[in-house]
Amino acid sequence: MPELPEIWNLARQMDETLRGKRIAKVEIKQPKCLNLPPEDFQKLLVDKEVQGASSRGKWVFLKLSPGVTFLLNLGMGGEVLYFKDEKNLPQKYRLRVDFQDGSLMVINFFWFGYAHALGDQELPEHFPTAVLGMDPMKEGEFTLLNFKKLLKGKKGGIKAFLMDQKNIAGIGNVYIQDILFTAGLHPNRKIPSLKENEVEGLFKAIGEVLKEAADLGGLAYETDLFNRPGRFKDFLVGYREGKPCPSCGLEIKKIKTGSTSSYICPSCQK
Amino acid sequence: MPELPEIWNLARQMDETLRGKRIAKVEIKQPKCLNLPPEDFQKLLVDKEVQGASSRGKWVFLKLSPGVTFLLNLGMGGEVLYFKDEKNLPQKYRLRVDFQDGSLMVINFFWFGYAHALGDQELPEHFPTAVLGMDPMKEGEFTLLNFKKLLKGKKGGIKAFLMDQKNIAGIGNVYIQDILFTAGLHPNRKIPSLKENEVEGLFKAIGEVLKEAADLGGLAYETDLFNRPGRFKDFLVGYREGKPCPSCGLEIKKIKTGSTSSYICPSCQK
DNA sequence: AGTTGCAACAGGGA
DNA sequence: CTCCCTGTTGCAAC
Repeated sequence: MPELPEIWNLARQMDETLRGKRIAKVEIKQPKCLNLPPEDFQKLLVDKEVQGASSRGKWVFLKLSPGVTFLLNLGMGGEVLYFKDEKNLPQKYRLRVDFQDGSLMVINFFWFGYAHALGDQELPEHFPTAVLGMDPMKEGEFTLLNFKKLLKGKKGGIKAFLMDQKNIAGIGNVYIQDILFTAGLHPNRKIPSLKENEVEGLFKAIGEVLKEAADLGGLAYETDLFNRPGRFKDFLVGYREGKPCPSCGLEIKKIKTGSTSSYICPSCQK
Repeated sequence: MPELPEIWNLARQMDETLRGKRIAKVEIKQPKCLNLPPEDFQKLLVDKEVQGASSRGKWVFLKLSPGVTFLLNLGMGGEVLYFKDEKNLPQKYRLRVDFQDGSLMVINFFWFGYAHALGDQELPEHFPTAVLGMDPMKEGEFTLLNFKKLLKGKKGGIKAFLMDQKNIAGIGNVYIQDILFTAGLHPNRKIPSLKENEVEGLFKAIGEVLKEAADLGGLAYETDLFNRPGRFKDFLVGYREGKPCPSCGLEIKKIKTGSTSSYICPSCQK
C-alpha cells in the first residue's frame, strides 16, 4: 500500500539510480496491467534512455528519451526492485526491465497496478494522471491559499475529499488516519462546517505527516528500490484499534466511513 | 401539479379542439420558459396549422404543419385554457396563442414550466423528451415484460425508480402514493428485494390508478382545457395523514423518503 | 407539487 | 491497503 511518501522516495531513488541507463529489453508476465498490447508497449520502451524519474501523488513518472514516459502505479501493494545483475532476482514478478549495462529492475503488483507507456503527445490525455490534483510535496503548488480555494464550495465529508486524487494527489487510507487525528477532525466532518483554524491545522497536518514519513523512508512494512524497509511505523491512531489515544488515553475505535475504514479517537476528533 | 392523467386528458382535448386551426399570433409574457428567443419562437409557430396533439408522460406534443412541434410541460401547477373568443380571458397568463378563427388558448405556469418549439430535425435531440421512458397509457409499450426488463439489474428504491421519467414517464409525487399503497409496497423497498408477484402487482397498480384517474378527468383540484375540474379526489392514502388506512384502519403516516414526502400505511406497505 | 445538472456516495470488478 | 466505472442519491437552480 504505497502512498505518497513511499512513492516519493522510490521516484527519487529511481532518478538517481536509473538516469542515463538505456533500456535493452522488457519482459511482460502480466499484460493486463498495460495500456497497450505487449508488443507496442515493448517497442515504445526498448532502446530509450532514462532521463529522470519523478512522482505526483501515487504515480511514478519515468521520463525516457526520446519522447516517451513510463508511468507506474503500484496499486495496493507492489514494489519496484533494482538489481545490478541477474543474481538474486526474485522468483516472481510481473514486469522485468533490463538495461544495456546489465542492470535491471523488476516490478511486482500484489494486487492491482498499472504500467503505462505513452508518447509525449498522448501524455496530456492520459486520464489517470491528467486529472491528478496538487502534490503535497510540491511546496509551490500545495499552499494554504490553494488548499482553501480547493475547499471552497465543496460539500462532502473531509475524508472523501482528501482521498480523492483529483483534489490532492497521494493520500490513501493509511496516512489519512494520522492526518485527521493530528488535525483533530472526524472523517465524516462536512467541509462547510470546518472553521478557519481547522482548515489551517489540517493543511499543516497533511504536510507534516507525509513529510515525516518520507524523511523516515516510508512505511516499515514497505520496501524501497533496494529492498530496504522504511522506518515509519509509529502510527498515532492508524491501525491501533483498542489501543490508547496518544493524546487523551481513550480507546481508539475502528469505524466504517462510507466504503473505507477509519481509526479514530472518539474524543479528540470532532 | 398535473401528472399523467391530467396531461393525457388535456392532450386529448387539445387534439379534438385545436386540430385544423392555424396560429395567427403568439404573445409571450415570460420568455424564460422558452427554449428560444421570443422572436424565433414566434416565427416558428405563427402561420402553422395544428395537426394534432398527444402526450408522453407529463409532456404535451402539439404537432404543427409544416414540420414544427410545440412542446409543453406544465411543471408543478399550470394550466392551458381554451376560449372561443376574447371575452372572459383571465387577467394573468404567461403565453397566449391566437388562432386565425378568433379562438385562442392561454397558458399559465404557477411555478416552473416549459414551452418549447422545435423543428422536425431538432425534435429527436430535445433532451427532456428524448429520454422519456415508457408511457403507462400506451399499452403496446407498457407491458409486464417491458416493466420487468426495465427493473432488471436496478438497485435503488422503488419510489425513486418509478418517479424517474427516464424509466416510466408520467408518475409524480401525487399518484405514486396510491400506486405504492395498492401494490402494498413501502416507498423505500429496494428493487432487488421485490418478489415476482409484487412486481406484477405493482405493474397492475400503475395502470389501474392512472387509468382510473384519467377516466375521472384527473384531479379535482386541477382544471382541464375548458376550465372544468376533474372528478378524482378520493386518494387511498395520498395526502390523508392521520386518517385511517382504507384497508386495515390504522393511521396513515407522512414520512420523508429521500427528498420527497410519502404517505403510507405502516402496516400494509412493506 | 416538476426537471435538470452536478456533486457526493456506494458497490462491483479488475 | 488501489483505481475506475456505473448507478444511485442528494442538493440547488430555474
